[in-house]
Amino acid sequence: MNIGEVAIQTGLPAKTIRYYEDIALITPRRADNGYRSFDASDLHKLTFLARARALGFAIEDCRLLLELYEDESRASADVKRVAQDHLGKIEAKIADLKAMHETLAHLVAACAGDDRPDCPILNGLSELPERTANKAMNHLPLDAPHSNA
Amino acid sequence: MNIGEVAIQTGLPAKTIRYYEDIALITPRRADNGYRSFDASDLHKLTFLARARALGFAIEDCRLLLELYEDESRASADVKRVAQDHLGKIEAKIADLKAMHETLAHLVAACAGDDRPDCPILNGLSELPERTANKAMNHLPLDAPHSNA
DNA sequence: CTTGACCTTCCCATTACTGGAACCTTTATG
DNA sequence: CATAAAGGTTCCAGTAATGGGAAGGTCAAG
Repeated sequence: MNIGEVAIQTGLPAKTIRYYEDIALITPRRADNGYRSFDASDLHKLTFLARARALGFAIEDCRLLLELYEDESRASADVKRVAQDHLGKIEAKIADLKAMHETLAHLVAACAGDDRPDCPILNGLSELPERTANKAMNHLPLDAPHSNA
Repeated sequence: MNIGEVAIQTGLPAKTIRYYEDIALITPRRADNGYRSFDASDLHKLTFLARARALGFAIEDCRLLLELYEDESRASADVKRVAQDHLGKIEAKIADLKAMHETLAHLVAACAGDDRPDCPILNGLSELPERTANKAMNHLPLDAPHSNA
């Protein structure tokens, strides 16, 4: 099976599939013409990866999950721990986003949105906040870049 | 005022402040020794930027907001539109994350998490989902990279 | 034979920084 | 006064996970 067909089957862009081979998540064999030739196992792995990515797992988590998936003697506890960790991160992000949303929604609601320059949003961004929730005002820029290592 | 003190005042890392100068968000003057010398206006702008970033605005949105902030003849409608756009993106991300969370939480709950290999999480990632919510299973990898352009 | 649809590799761009090297300036101390 | 520590400077590279596009090989059809 060529990469185009695999892309269709898995929903992953061909570019992404090549990248996954690059970082050794999959190792499809090569046909004589140099084309990648994907078998059922490759397809399963890619499907697995696509699902794990869709659930927001980082690539390295996916790698780990894939290893566990292939390891018949795994302990489900290991899988569960990875998943629970990730669940925790998702919850943290949701909390951050909700805090941002609340603060911003207040500002937006207070803004007339007309042709006059007076703007509570800009005021809120320049003045020190008064009664708006801003626990998320520490810099956690939407996706907590390196804070979780 | 030197960069270190500004870093303390604004809560922004010195590296970030230099970066903001690099991309022309601020243009502090230079002292004779080559050090950046920040005045009150620079400090205000950086504080503004820090707050806008904390609310999740992208750098280019921050640039725009900063321009509006400095423009005495702005229309608050312009500001409001930017903020509302962003609010929409935040809502979309929250929705994605919630969908992920729901799916993953179900799987985690079903996993024994012991030393046996049997694992509903891995099963859920490999088999085609049955009754789990997966509207977010299209690939929106947590932060919707290029989908909003 | 050529067109077009595939496939290949390779390199650059993205976002918003962070880390580190190599080097200069200022300040504090023995 | 010498020196070391604590600041500052620039520049280069790396991050996560792709996406875009160039330059070129391969294959099936007309």
